[in-house]
Amino acid sequence: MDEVRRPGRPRDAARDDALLDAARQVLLRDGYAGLSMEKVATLAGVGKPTLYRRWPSRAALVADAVLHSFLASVPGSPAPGPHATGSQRLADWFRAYAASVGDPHHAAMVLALTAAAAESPHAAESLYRQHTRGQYESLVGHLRAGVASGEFRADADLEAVADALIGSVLYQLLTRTEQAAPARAEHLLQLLLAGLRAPGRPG
Amino acid sequence: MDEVRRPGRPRDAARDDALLDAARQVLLRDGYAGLSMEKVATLAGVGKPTLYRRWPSRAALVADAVLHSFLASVPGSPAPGPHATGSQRLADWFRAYAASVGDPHHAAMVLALTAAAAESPHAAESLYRQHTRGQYESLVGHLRAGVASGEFRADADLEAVADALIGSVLYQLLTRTEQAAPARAEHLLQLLLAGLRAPGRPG
DNA sequence: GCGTTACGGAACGTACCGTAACGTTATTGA
DNA sequence: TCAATAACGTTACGGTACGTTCCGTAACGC
Repeated sequence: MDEVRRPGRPRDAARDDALLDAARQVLLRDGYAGLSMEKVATLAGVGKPTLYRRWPSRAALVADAVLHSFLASVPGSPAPGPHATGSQRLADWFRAYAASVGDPHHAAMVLALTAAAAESPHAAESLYRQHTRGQYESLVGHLRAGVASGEFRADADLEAVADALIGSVLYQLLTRTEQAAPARAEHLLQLLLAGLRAPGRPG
Repeated sequence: MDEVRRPGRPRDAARDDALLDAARQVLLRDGYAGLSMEKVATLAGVGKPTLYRRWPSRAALVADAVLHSFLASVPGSPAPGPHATGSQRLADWFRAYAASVGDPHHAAMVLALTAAAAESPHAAESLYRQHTRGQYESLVGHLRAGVASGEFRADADLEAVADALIGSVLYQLLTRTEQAAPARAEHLLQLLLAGLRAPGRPG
């Protein structure tokens, strides 16, 4: 996994950062529709070929910009204690996730990634899924821990739960201008937990 | 509500249909990103000004194209019997919804609408919400019927349930190339029903 | 030095945008 | 019958962004 030393002048990492920052700035202000490659390059003070040398398309650029800002910050956010129960870990994760999307910066990033994935069905798999896999798997991990400890039913479809949690936040983001109400997220959480608990075990 | 007879040559309704059909055709083949106004006009055998006379933007055209094909077909699809319970009505509705999105034609329409809403935050409210309100309200209606009959808890946040059901389908659509597994939809349904039922009432 | 690659800048042809100007056609109303 | 009006198809327009290709220069390894 060593860095392969290529001949010639090495790429300037500062340019990567400048371009990614510019992309995020444009996304926050004008959304995915308002992001053009020229605008990003100009804002970053960088030539167009330099931009295209790094990312072959708008979707690829956006995906990286989102990945390096928002997504990396969520997975283990509240760092649940090692002795936390499955339901506690699940609740901590989901509350942190819902809250982070309440931040307009993060909301803009999620919307941009959604736009990139939705506008071209062929890219959906390679974009959206690949870049949200980290969150998804950490969520499923918390759920699995609950099953392993006997707190959750063994026959539960954990991915269905994960889809519902993440999907509901996404749907609220797409349909509501007001911020997604934390109360609603909490309610959904309790509802799913009630259905998840193993029979004969108290809440 | 009479049709106001304006002077001059009336618009040809056949052109509307041709344009909407062409738009759907392009969306299915190339997605939202591949839809240009020129392509739609050419495919419909219609001049560009004729297209712009009817829809001022790509998003508006797509919204109408989607609305007149897919959305109108869902709301009362299986036509639940008048004596059906809330959970039966809910299950019927959701199964029909999940199945309809399994159809590539419908999936393409939902993705297109999602792309239009996500790419420009300012348009999200007027686009996505307005055009999916019918489905959303009919779903919440089924839930309310369950509450009214005492089958569901009175303190349930029905919109949270609706967001989770619709959102999970949307999220699967965005992340999975394979068709959303009906089994997963069924599992989520049962999970939510378990949490919804009023205490002291058997499933 | 020499080969290779990165960089900013400029220019390229293409595609699509949204609008305007035609002449033609269809409908209303005097 | 005949003007007025508006929807049509066609063509053309200026503008923007696309993605690529050069240029000359800069930074590295050999």
